[in-house]
Amino acid sequence: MLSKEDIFKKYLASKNLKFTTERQVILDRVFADHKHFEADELLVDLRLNDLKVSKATIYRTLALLVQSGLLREVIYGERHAHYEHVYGHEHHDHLVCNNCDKIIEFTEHRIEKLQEEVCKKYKFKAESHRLQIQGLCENCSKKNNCAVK
Amino acid sequence: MLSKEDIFKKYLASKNLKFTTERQVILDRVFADHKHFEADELLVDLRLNDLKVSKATIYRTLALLVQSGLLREVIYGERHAHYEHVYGHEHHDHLVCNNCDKIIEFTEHRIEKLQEEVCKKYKFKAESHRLQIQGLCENCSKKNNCAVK
DNA sequence: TGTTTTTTTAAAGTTATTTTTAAATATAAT
DNA sequence: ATTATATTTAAAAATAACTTTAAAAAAACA
Repeated sequence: MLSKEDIFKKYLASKNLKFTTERQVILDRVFADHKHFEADELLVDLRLNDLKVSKATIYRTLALLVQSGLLREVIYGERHAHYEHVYGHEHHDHLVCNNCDKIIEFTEHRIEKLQEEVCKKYKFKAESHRLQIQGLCENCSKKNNCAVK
Repeated sequence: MLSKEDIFKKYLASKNLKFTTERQVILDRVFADHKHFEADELLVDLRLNDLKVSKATIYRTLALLVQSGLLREVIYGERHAHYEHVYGHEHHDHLVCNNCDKIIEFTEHRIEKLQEEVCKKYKFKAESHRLQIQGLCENCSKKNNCAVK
């Protein structure tokens, strides 16, 4: 299997783009930790680690990482992009707590099977999907049993 | 069963708000057609029908309609709110065509059942969910077999 | 009717995210 | 080396989706 670097380099090459130091730095940092993140969080994270890459480059590189298939963009009802790893990570969906914003990932193959059935029924050719369940996580629903937030 | 108007009037009364002409106009227009829509589309639609309601009133009234339970907000990966009818409409999910933006609604109770299982497993108290499958609709996938868009 | 409260309007303001710009730098090709 | 192409940067600008404002209009109340 190709490494992240190889995939990214290959993608860049196919578009006649270069694998620059900045792109390397961003790639490394993005995959250093397995979490959902936002462009601005990445920026702060790079600053904290004394890695200087300008904001514009971060935005441009994230777009390239998405295009190369290494990242995907997920939106949680907010007005800015959230990213997560595609590389090295099984497809999953999300439970999102409305109270504490905690995100629980889950995988349920039977749901995916049923989605395939639905697509077949409508002759729809699925490329991606996104299932998000909003509600209260265990902790928050305990709290909210007694008193409103 | 209460009509849309009755539900809205009741909600407004409970908040000491008035059922004004503008609110009536917006309610009517929103339910005149069974489609997903965005605040801005509604604005254009009202203009085209020579119904003059200011932008601020549209935004405020949509918020009231959501609060009253007549509408819900759905987001399709864009950065702004999308609305759909709750009143008179069974819960459903969406197939969204990446090519022509067509939206197909579907209902699959077995998926909902499995979602309940998942929630139980994580002791998560679901309040709402949203499943969206992106891809190509029948028409567009035919077209795209031969040539790239 | 006169007074108070609520609502509407158009326009300006806000906010946060993302994109563009123009100059400086780096890389690749000839 | 010279030329062309691509990239980065910081700052400014753009974008988009609302929201606020202050004045005017409408409705409810006394």
